[in-house]
Amino acid sequence: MNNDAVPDFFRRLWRLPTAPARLGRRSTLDVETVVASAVRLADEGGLEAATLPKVAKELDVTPMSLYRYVGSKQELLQLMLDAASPPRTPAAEPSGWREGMRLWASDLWELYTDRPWIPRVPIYRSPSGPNQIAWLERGFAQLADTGLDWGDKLMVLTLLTGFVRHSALLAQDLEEGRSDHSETEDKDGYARALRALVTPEHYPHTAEMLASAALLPSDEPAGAAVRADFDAGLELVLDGLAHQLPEDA
Amino acid sequence: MNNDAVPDFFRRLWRLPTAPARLGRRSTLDVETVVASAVRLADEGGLEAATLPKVAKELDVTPMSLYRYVGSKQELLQLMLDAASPPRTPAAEPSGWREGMRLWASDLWELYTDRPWIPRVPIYRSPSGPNQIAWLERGFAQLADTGLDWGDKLMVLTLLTGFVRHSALLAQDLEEGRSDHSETEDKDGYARALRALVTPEHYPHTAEMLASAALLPSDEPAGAAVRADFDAGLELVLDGLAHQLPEDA
DNA sequence: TAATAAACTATACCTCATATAGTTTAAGTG
DNA sequence: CACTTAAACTATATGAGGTATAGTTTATTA
Repeated sequence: MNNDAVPDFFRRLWRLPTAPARLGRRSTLDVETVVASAVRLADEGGLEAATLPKVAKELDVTPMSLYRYVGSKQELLQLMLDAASPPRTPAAEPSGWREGMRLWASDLWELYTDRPWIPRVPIYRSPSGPNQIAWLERGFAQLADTGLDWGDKLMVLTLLTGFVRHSALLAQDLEEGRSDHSETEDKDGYARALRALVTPEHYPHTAEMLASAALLPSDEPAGAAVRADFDAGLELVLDGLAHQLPEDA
Repeated sequence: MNNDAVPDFFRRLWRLPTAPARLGRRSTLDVETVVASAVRLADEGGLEAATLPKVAKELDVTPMSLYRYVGSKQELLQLMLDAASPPRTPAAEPSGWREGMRLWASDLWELYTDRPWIPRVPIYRSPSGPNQIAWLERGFAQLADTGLDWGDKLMVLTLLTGFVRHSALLAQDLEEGRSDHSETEDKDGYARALRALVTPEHYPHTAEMLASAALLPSDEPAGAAVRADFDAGLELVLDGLAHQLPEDA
């Protein structure tokens, strides 16, 4: 079953064709279908809605039978992550590395916005699926003319990936006031409580920041503020990158 | 029970003294003890070892009784996160914002190295506990002389936090070959499989990178390589920050 | 037609988080 | 000193989830 020394997980992740069984029943499903169903559930109800029993019910099958197609729940999550991350090709060819990276990161942000559960999938291994590699590839392509060595390119892409992921999670946090919180005054109560607890004696800078209302500007939507922060952070990173390049390109 | 309009969660997070009960049984535990026990379990067995039943057993108590001290499992995780993140005060006062931020990020990295479960705690709200705020405060302090406005300072700290967190997770991934993987040849098999699947036709840049062995340098410990990447990324961000400052400081 | 093995089902186990309904225990009150 | 009251804790149960183990069905090949 472990042909060519390729681990089973990789065979499923890359949808490698399996030698058609010479014997036994024909399968009613395939990895593709199972993963697609799980992704649909996550799209509709978040990560916690993508459980084996629920996928099984959707596919009219017993939960246990899914183990013919995925090795474990964790593996299913990895498969979902890759399957739900199709590469996006920019409409116009970017004019340079800077615009290229900007677009790349911005597309990643959109992916995380469209499927908020993706950044919530716990990271347990380096990107290794076809789609994740495709994102990596696109990033490398944009960095091709920078003269960086592979280690630096990889470092830059890792850095940006983490940044986008983290920003997206933060945006989610701020946007929804946590729907499952009963009290109506929670969102406001939290802000007030924080201001009361963060005293100038113990936290002088933070207290001043809270007083200056840089946080929680209730007049504009929280999402927009986070997006602005995202753009600013991106430019900062790109500035740093520009600074490290052998020469300006 | 919700005195002063401070939500219960905040009262527990900040260990606000509760008015001593005029009536009823005396409590055998307190938030501090419960959280400390959960943290100990996570330190020893990772996040998944910190379950309510296990904490209860450690404290010789029924699982349900823990709900007198924490509102939910999710809340317990937030309490653990804050309790396990004591601020670290640098030995010597840093000489400028750049060294200050470098030390700050580096200390955060060490925290995540000492307690690998911390970056695995799902993020559901902005930092709001005393220790998390203390980290924030220290960051603000280092940025005090930069002339940035609050929004930019916050953005920088958010960016760096995400970067450290992400890097730490990546380091964990690479360091351990996943202990629960049965096959001995897994780590090597994965690398070989990836090289076989990432073909120059579909992924020209990535294939070249894999061929150049920038990834998975088996001669040096993976942890060291990630740490080097972390340091490099940090300098990049600091370069970007320097570039955005009104004038050099 | 029988052997074989793959795909699927049935059942069961264990662990969790948590709701609901008690029960114990202390402090105040008459 | 009973006696109420309410807080802290226990008992029990529910339902969900992941997954091991042991069948059962179904197609292919001999």
